[in-house]
Amino acid sequence: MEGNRKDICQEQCFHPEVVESVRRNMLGSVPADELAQLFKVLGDNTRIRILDALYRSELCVCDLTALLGMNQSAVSHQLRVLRDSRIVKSRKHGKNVLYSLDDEHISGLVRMGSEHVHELKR
Amino acid sequence: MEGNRKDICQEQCFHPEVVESVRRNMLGSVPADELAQLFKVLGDNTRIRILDALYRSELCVCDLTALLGMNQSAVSHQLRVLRDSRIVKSRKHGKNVLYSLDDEHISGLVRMGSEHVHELKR
DNA sequence: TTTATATATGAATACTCCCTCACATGATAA
DNA sequence: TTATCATGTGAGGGAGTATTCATATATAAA
Repeated sequence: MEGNRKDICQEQCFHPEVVESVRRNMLGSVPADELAQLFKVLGDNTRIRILDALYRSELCVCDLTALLGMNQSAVSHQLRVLRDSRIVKSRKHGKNVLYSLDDEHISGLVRMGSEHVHELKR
Repeated sequence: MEGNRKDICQEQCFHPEVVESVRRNMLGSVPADELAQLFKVLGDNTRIRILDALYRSELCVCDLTALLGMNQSAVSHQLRVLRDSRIVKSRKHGKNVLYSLDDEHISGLVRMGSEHVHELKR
């Protein structure tokens, strides 16, 4: 039924030849998943604020908790998500754990995203 | 109780003076929300594949449905999300509706995100 | 050792959201 | 008009996830 529908589409759609051309070049399922996963991690208010803060300075969990004005446990949970995605890295310093951005692409993404958001305001 | 905790943090944390400096410069709550919202929209496998396809060519819903191999309704729902975020735009052409990317920042974001994902593979 | 501080984590709850189904809308053709 | 095709959309199920609470771990100080 669905295959049928696709066949119908390929015969009657507006750009059947373009569809084939795009199909040959588009992202595979795995790269698309990885990319979506990256953006999904960036797509949370708490994590964006963490990254914005870390963009300005290396900080410990306690600093971040104070800056965000939220539960320390919540901050730790989100730091774990960011660590697992290799977006931030950490190092121990006495009782503290200091976090920082792990990759220059991330600040680039945040910067470009900000430009886009700003653009929409015009 | 929470305010108490914050006060403790600001007195005993590793970098209390840095915290104040970061606090003065970090993103406000509203810009952080807008930025997170943008990344949230990009953080979905279906929407990423739609954007990747549209990056290569303007396409109608039927084309996208065939390319993604999924329900037309699902594609329309995601196109609505992308339209509402002004990431794609549409124009009617007879019975078809043709979609395309609305902003050059988006392809930049996808490109930079891909670089990051690729980097992690090394 | 005991105590206090900093961080991490498992469980539970509440919330969000993607997909499917069914149907509505809009446009073309007969 | 009626029939058909392309697209849009509301409702509902099910999966995923952000936060809170309670607690565990680890380090340092007493």
